[in-house]
Amino acid sequence: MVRTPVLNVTTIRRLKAFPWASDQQVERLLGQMDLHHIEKRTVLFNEGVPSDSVYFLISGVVKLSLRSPDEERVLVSLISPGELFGITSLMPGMYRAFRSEAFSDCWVSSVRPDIFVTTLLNVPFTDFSALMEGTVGRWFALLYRYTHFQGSSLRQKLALALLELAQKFGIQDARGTMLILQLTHEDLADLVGASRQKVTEHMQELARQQVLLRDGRKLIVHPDRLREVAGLLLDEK
Amino acid sequence: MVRTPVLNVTTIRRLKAFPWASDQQVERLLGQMDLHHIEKRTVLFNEGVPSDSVYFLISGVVKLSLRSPDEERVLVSLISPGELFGITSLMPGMYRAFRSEAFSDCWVSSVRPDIFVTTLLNVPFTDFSALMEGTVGRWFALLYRYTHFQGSSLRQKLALALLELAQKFGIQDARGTMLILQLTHEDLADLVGASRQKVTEHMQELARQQVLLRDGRKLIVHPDRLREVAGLLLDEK
DNA sequence: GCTTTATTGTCACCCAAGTGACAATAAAAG
DNA sequence: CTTTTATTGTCACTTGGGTGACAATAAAGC
Repeated sequence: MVRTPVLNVTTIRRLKAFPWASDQQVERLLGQMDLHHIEKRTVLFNEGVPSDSVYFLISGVVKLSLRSPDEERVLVSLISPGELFGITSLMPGMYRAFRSEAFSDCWVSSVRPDIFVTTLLNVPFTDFSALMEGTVGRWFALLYRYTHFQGSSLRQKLALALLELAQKFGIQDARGTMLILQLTHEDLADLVGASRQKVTEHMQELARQQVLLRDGRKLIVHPDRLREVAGLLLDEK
Repeated sequence: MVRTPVLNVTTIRRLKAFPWASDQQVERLLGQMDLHHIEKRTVLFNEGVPSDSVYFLISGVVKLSLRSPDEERVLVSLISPGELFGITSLMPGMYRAFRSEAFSDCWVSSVRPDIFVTTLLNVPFTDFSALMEGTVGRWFALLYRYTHFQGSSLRQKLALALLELAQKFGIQDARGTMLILQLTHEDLADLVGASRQKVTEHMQELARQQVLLRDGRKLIVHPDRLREVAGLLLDEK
């Protein structure tokens, strides 16, 4: 038998959530949130699906994870009571980056992101959302790369790093995507956390396999093949 | 001789920055931004200093980095023209997490975060800032851990992961900070991206060195010693 | 052009961590 | 209390990537 917890302003305050919000705002928010009990190992959402709600953990522990190239699971984070999660939904058109599942039996509450934002901040959701994307979106891309580094070989890390660079600094070229950047192997090594020598070796290997080529000191990469090397075949992004 | 670039609405639009903002808002923002030319290798800000402005990159490339336990530099990210950076300043009382320096000669513009927010979003900065902290703050903690994993040994990664867990799930105990969580070595291994066996070995080593101890299946850690093991001696957080 | 300095290429050697295999415990289930 | 299952402990063996050392190029400075 599970006893449904009370979800009122006192609970929120005890969990030290939204400390800045007024009682009134919290009250209003609570009126829009619903409550779910989820049993250990239940998946709340999977990576790749559209982000359409923000979650608030009341009790228990939620696990965020990711599958690595070799089908292993990377444990990204454990969420504690009082935390919000699933906040990709605060940015426009984003998909879930991680799978979330109950690490223990949990009580979870969810809201639509627009209601969440407009209740706590008196501003249109689209404006807020756009600003979030323009500011924190970059952090998110970083987090994406770093979490994917976990359990990847140097070759895969290089591919991931080059993909990110191609998105930021790439211009289309007859032979592929040219990076308008003067990058040394040492820079790449610092970026992926490897030694300069091994980066040299792997870059040559990648060039030999037509994944990229060098034009003087400029790199021309082939994003599709990089994605393949990075093990992201069916992933978005 | 460097020619000062024009910084007007057209420039902003060309750089595809703030696409959601109206011409009027952009105009108003530009009036509050100042322009700096910074030469290659100049440090804009260092990690650990208070965050008091948001930066906008007009031309050139900016590098974000971090020093790893062994005094090496981790290259966290390269910023391209049109990007905002230094956005820790959008959250209350935060310090810079990374050093930013010019990777090539750059033109950079900066604003006070409150002006930035109130101009683009008609909302008090403190409200916005608090909401940011409550939502994206967690991502930031994650990014912090992952960037610090770079160039760390398994021992150091374990220490970092346990520190984060202690902050989230720790309660004070006569013998240290007890984690109210049933964590197996396998979970820890998934968290730091290592094999279960090596985690077992290192956990025993850490227990032998009094950095932590086990009470049944609950862990009691010593955050100060963990910080030391992680190589964060003088860092905040 | 030549000289100096930075970058890339190559190799032999070493080590931290991965892997498989299995024993020793400790929890759960009955 | 006994059996089953999960977790921890230990070890030999392999391997990916770090390290140092130096040659070969390529840029940059003069």
